[in-house]
Amino acid sequence: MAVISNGSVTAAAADLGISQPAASRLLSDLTKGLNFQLFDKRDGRLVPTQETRILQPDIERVLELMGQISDISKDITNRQVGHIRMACLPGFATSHLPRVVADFLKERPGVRMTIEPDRPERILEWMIGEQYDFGITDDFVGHPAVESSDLDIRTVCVFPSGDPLESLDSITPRDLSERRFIQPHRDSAFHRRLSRVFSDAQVSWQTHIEVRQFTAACELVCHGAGVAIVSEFDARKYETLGLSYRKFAPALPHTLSLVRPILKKPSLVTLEFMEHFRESLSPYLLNT
Amino acid sequence: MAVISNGSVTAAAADLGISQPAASRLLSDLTKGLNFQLFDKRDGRLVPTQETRILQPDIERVLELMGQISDISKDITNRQVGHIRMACLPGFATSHLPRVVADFLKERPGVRMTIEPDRPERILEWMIGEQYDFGITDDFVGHPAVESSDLDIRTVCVFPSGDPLESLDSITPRDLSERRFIQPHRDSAFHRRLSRVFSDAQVSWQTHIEVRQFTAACELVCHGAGVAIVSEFDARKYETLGLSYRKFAPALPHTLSLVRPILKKPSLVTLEFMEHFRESLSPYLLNT
DNA sequence: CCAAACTATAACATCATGTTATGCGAATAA
DNA sequence: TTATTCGCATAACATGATGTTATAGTTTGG
Repeated sequence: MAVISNGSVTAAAADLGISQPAASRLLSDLTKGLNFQLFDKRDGRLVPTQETRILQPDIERVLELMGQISDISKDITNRQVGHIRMACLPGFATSHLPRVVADFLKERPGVRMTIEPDRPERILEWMIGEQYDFGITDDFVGHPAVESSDLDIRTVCVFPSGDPLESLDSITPRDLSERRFIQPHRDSAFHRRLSRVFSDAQVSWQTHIEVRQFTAACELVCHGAGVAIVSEFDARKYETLGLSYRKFAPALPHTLSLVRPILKKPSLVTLEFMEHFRESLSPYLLNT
Repeated sequence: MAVISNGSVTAAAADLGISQPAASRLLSDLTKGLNFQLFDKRDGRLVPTQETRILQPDIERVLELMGQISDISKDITNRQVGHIRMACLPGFATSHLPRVVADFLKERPGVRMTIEPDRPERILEWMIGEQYDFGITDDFVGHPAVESSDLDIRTVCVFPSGDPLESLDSITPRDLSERRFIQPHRDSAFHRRLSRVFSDAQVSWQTHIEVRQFTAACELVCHGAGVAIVSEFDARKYETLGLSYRKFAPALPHTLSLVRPILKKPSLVTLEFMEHFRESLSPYLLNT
C-alpha cells in the first residue's frame, strides 16, 4: 500500500521510515509468498497489477481497522473508554452521584456507565455475584468476597431556619432534649451510634419518626416535623430550602462503604472513577 | 483471540501450532506494547479483562478480513478472479464468442468480463490506448504498441442445400465461374486474397454483393442470393439453416489477429482466457 | 553521453519468534 | 497433609524476518 500511495519504492520506504533496500526486499518477499506479481515495471517505476488492484480495497480496510484498534487501545490506556456498572444507595442516585458522574464522563466520551440504586443487602448480593463493578453502601459488615473501604461522612444537626438552635455554634444531645427527633431507621448502625451518644449524655430522645434516608429526614424537618442528624452534604443541599444546620457534638460519623468484588479485577476506568468519587466526598469527610 | 476462544494459553498454542511458551511470550510481549492488562489470572486460568472485551470485536473483524484477503489472493493464483476487458469484431460478439466466454466463466465465479464489439480500426485504437486487455480483429497490419498473434481460420464455400455443388468434394474457383458471388468487403485483406486466387485461376468473379461480415454473407446465401467463401465456423452454424458447404481449394485462410497492448502487462486471467479462446478456434484452424 | 533517480542485490546486524527444559503456584485426589 | 496434575512463566538458545550500508544496473532527461 505504501508503494501504491507513494508511487515508488523509494518514496514508500521514506514514508515507512525504513531504507529503500528494506522496502524493496519486503516487496519481493511478499510477492514470493503470493505466487503472482504485485507490480509491473513500467518506465523504471512500479505500477500495481490488476491483481493488486483487486486486493487493494480489502487491504485498505484492514489497515484502517488496525488503526482503529490502535486508537481504541490508546483510549483504553488514557481511560477514555470502558463500561462502569455501579450500584448505590437510592439517596446517592438522586443527590450526590449525578454531578460526580457527569463531571467524570465529560472528559471521557467513550465511557459508559450503569447506575443501579437499591437497598444495601441487594448491593451486597450484586458484589458477591460480580454483577457490578463497585457499589456505595452503608452498614457494611464485611464479606470474604467483597473488598471495601470506609468513608466517615461528617454529620450535622438540621432544624428549620430561624429556630433558636441557630444561635448555637455546635449542638449537643442536651440541646435537643426537648425536641421532636427524626431518627434514622432502627436497624441501621447509625441509629445505634446515635442512641449511644444520647444515652451517654443521659438525654432521652423521643421516638417520633423513623426514616431510612437522610433526604427524607431533611424533607420532614423542612415541614417542621422536628430536628434530625444527617450527613453534612444532605444538609447543605437543603440550606436554600428552609433548613439551617450546625455542627453536632460529639462528632458522629455516618460510615459509607465503597465496595467491590474482591476477585473481579476492576477495569482501569473503574479504578479511576472510584478515586474520583472518593475525592468528591473529601470535603464532607470527618477528619478523625 | 486464540487465547480467548480456546480458553487457555496452552490450548491456544496448540490451536496455533506453536509451543506453549511461545504463546505465553507472544502474549506478554503484546501486553508490554499496550500498557494495559489483556488477561487476568483467575483460578490459574486467564480471563479477558473488560479492556480486552472492548477490543475483541474489532480484532475479530481484522482477522476475518485478513482471511478474506488470503482467500482472494488464492483465487488470484487459481485464476478465479479478475476483470477481462476485450474488444472484438461484431461478428464474434454474437456468434462464436458467447459460448467460449460462458464456458470460461463457468469455472471462475469471480471473473468479470467486458466485451466491446466494434470495427477493427477502433479496436486498434483501444489497444494503443490500453483501454482493453485484448482484442480480436482482422486485417491487422502491425503497430509498435500492439502485440499480435495471427490465427489462420479455414474457409469454405457455402451454397444453398441441394445445390449441384454438393456433389463436389472440394470446390475450386473454376466451379464458381458462373455463380453470383457474395464478396467480402473490398477493403479487406481477405477480399484481396480471394480476388488473387480467382485471377490466378483465370476465373472472373461477378461483383454482385459486398458484405463486411461472414454471417451476413451466410444469410444472403440462405436466401438464394448466391454463393460465398466464409470461415468454416460461420458456415457450420448455418448448416441447419439451409446451407451446405464444401472445402475450398486452394485453401485460403481468413486471418484473425489476437491483439493486446504490448506495454500493459496482461493479468493472469487474461492470459488464460486468451489461451482458452485460441484453443476454441483450433478445430477451425488451417493446418499449413 | 552524462548525471540523476530508481531499483535490485550482497553482506551483514539485530530482533522477533520459535524451540526445549524447567520451575512455580493452584487445584485435586489420596 | 502430601503427592499429583495442570497451567503458566522463565531461561537459554536457534533461526528467520527485517533492518542496515555499500554498490551496481536501468531508465530518463538534458
